[in-house]
Amino acid sequence: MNLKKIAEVQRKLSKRIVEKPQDISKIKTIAAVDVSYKGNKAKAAFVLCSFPSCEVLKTKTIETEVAFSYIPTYFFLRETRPILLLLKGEQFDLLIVEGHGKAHPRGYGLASHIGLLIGKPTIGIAKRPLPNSIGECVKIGKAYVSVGNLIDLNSAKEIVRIINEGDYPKPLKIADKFSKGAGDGGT
DNA sequence: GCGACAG
DNA sequence: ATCTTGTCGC
Repeated sequence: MNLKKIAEVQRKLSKRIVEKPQDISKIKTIAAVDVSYKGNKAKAAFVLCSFPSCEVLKTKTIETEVAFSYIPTYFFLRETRPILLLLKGEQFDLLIVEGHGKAHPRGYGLASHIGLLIGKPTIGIAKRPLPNSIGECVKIGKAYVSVGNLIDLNSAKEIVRIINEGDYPKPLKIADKFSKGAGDGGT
């Protein structure tokens, strides 16, 4: 594959991202997704939480074959498929993705891509910033927050502050736990 | 070849 | 992300 071509696709799709304030009072549920790996298998975990109370309403996991290796700034190639399959049929008002959104060298990370595909407000959360990013990124606790789609940075910050548990968003912590061990979800 | 950057 | 001993820090 030609990474140059893919980079161009990212730049082009980034123009379709919509940044706008979100009415926090209308958000009733927030979902989070995270993926772990063992050998050639990817295990994706979905966690649904109430908002702003952040009580766990549902958890679920699926396993898929790994189709792409990890390449910095092309991370979306690796996790888009597992996440889309995982979200199939699920309902939620806003999604949090483990990985950058706009805080990316081409302004289009995994959270941006997922957000564009599902057409729902999406926030990107990462543990470390990416060099040469052209998009804004704000650190809240240990989480680097950026816009995914259909939300602006201020609204994203407001939401993350509410669901933060210690130094990281609670839904993501739980998704991380389930994607690794902790049975197979099914709450 | 060297350096290095989400997960 | 995952593999992995001992070590440092809150």
